[in-house]
Amino acid sequence: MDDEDQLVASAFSDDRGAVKRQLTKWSKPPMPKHIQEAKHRYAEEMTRLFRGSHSSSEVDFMFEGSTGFQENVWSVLEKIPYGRVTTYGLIAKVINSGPRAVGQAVGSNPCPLFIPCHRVVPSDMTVGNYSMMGKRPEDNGDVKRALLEREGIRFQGDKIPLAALWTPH
DNA sequence: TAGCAGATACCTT
DNA sequence: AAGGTATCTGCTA
Repeated sequence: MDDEDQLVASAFSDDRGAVKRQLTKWSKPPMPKHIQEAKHRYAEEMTRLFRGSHSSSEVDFMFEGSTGFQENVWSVLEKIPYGRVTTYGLIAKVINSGPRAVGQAVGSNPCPLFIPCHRVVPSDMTVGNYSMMGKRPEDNGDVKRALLEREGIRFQGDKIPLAALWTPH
């Protein structure tokens, strides 16, 4: 959080180092102070989101040190409806870019959960990858899957039903 | 239907 | 100008 109560970065992980790296990466030094304030409304919101609730309030973001391309991608992520998913390739199509570049930008999301990057999956509708600052993406697939299931998505084997696919516009 | 390459792709520093 | 990539597509069997 910055001094004007705008969200600069968020992180959650069983790896404390990863959390710290994520937060410092997107914060201008000195690091914002409010990180430990668990009672802050954003902290409570984050817990709700992790448990699979709908977002309950609008969030003011403050992006520092990001590129226009990244913010462009993130703005698409914010439009993905609750309980639905889209793919890297479809996002690439609407912004006239390539799927791998989109993957890079999605992976550099400064505010996971608030910006729902867990709702982006590969075109084969498997869960795909998820990571946070150095954790190997493939080690966090179960986290991503759990988040989607809490939003009501029922996997068929390792695949997400096509009905859950949302096409960005 | 599953596994593997190639793409001369696309963004970042 | 080089290096990284949380992908896609088409081909093989």
